[in-house]
This record gives sequence, C-alpha cells and structure tokens, in this order.
Amino acid sequence: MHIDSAVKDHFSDKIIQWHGQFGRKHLPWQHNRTPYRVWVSEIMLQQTQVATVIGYYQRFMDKFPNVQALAAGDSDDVLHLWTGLGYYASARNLHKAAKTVVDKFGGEFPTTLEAMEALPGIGRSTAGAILSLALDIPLPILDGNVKRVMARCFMVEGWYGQAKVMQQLWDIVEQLTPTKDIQPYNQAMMDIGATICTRSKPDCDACPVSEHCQAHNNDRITEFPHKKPKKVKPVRTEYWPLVVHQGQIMLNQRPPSGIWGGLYSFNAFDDERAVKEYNDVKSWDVKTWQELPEMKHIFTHFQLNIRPILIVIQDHQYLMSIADSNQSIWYKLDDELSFGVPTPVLKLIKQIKQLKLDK
DNA sequence: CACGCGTGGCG
DNA sequence: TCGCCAAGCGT
Repeated sequence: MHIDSAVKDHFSDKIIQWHGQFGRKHLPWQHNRTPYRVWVSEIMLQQTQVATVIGYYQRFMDKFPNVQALAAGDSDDVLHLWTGLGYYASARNLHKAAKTVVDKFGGEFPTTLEAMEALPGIGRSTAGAILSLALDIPLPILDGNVKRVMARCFMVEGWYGQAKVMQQLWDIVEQLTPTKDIQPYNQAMMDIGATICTRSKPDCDACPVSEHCQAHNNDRITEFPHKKPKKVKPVRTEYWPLVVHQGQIMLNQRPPSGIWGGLYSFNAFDDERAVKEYNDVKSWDVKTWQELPEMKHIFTHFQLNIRPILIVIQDHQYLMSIADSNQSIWYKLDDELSFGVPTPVLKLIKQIKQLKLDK
C-alpha cells in the first residue's frame, strides 16, 4: 500500500498539532528524557497500564537513577522493585541489558535499531520508542495503541497474530512517520490510541485524523481491529444414567488413561434413546425416570454437556451380576468416598444424597 | 504461529 | 462475578 505524500504530511501535521493541545506531557518518564529513563518506562509499560506503572517507575528511578547504577545493582534488589508488576523475565532482561550497555558500550545506549534490538527484552517497537522519544531519531513504533489506530485508519483485514498483518502495519507506520517532530508525533500516536481510539466506544469526534480514517468514513469502526477468532471448543453432549437402588448408586471405573483415567463415573451415552435401550437390556423395574438439569463441564479442549437421568429401580435380581461385570460398583450413598470421582460426578452424588431417595 | 509470562482494572 | 484486556517479547 502506498500512502500519498500530501496525505502523509497532513496526517502528521494533525497529529503533532493535537499533541500540542491534548497530549500527555507530564508523565514521570517524560521529564528529563534519556534513553535509560525511556527504556525503563517502556519495559514497565509492556502489557501494563500507565496508572499501575507510575509508582513502580518512581521507586525504580530512586534506587537506580542511571544505567550504571542498574548494572551495578543486585539482582535481588531489581526483582524486589519489580514485585507486583509481573513479567519478571522483563526485569531480568532489563538488568542483563544494563550490564551489556555498561560493559560493551561504555554506558552509552546504542543509537541504531539493530544494536538496540540486540539487547535482551527490546524488540522493534521498544527500540523505536527509545530512539525516537529520547533521541528524536525518526523511527516508527507499533505498540497496541498504534496498531489499533492504524488498523482502523487503513481498515487492515486480519488480526495481529498474522505475519502479513504485522508486515502491513509496519509498512504503514514506516510511511507515515515524519522526519521531524518524531517525539511529539509518536507520543501523540500512543496517546490517541490510549484515550480516543479506544478498543470500545472510540471518540471519533475528538480524533484529529478521523477524516483519514477509512473505518470511520465507512461507519465500520467497530469491525476494526479484527479479533483473532477464538477457537471454538467442540461441544459434546452425554447422557448419564444415575442408577439408584436402595441407597446405592452404580458407578463404573473408567479406563486407566484418557479423560478421568481410573476415576469412577457414570455410564455415558450419546442420546437418551441409547439410555432407554440400555435399560431395556437390563430389564430393570424402573420406579423413577427423571431428567435432571444439564451440567456444563469445561475441559481445556472441549466442553462437555452432561444430561443426567435419575433412574431409581427396585428390581435387584440383576444388581449383583451387574456389579460383578464391567468394573461396576454399587456405592452406598452413606459411605465416605474411598475412590476418585470427577467433579461433576461428585456434584451429582451430592445432589442425590439431598434427595434422600428410597431409604 | 502459538504460547507463556503476572497483575490489576473494568464492563 | 468473571472473562477480557493492557505501551511486547522470547521461545
């Protein structure tokens, strides 16, 4: 995609002008902007909101005011200052990179994208942020905010996990990046994403570049950015006969491997008709046949809908023979459990106990 | 390309 | 109440 140079100029003019009026200029890391200070803020802000970061940032800077102090610092102190912030590998990378900057670069941060990206924990966007915000080097950034703004302005199809989408977004921000005033420009891009072009209910009336926004102009704002399709968990429905006789309930041990391996559970059938056929084969004298409310049980990889059917029987001619075959047991509801059962089975057993059946 | 990484805020 | 998500990166 090629962006017309007049459009580009107008776009960046609008963005920079907006920054003068509405941009955030008094966050702690926006004063005394050095690569070190911007770097620490960028790492802390990865996947963490501004309001959360501020306190951590100030404590960190009090303890480690420059890269030499951090490099010389104790790793326990670094991690302690990170406690509660999460992503502790980021703190370890930060410490490691500080040592590299001091040992290999004499305490001066590199000024090229490539060298910056070679430091642990610094990817392309963070490298661009440090170099542009601290040193006014005209490089684009592409964090979550900028991605959202770009996806809407240019109606980028697809979701961020796709390589072609990221390529397209980088291509767009490269073309739009102005050669001067990069600091306010990049700062404003993030601010607009964070405060105007929000995930839900974007305030397009307040946006300085809404006239360039294809999604807005086509009234399709809510469609962008496209969400990654959630993997739909397969749904399986099973009918479970809960066969009760004289205060006992029939359970079967499951195969040793697979779901609920070795645990005791109820028989499972694909439909209610199969349960009836099963019952016919057994020739039980059925006293009660009652469908209980469906239960949903979520596994990692699928959802199981359980349709329990309470079957109270009074014939006991067959009971012992059933129990003798197929790993079946008759569990006395008054006894303590002495074997493993899956959670939905435990819930059903508790339900049945409360019914106080045919004692 | 998918996943793990941590926590707090929000609708 | 709880699933979703927020200034990404490394594997």
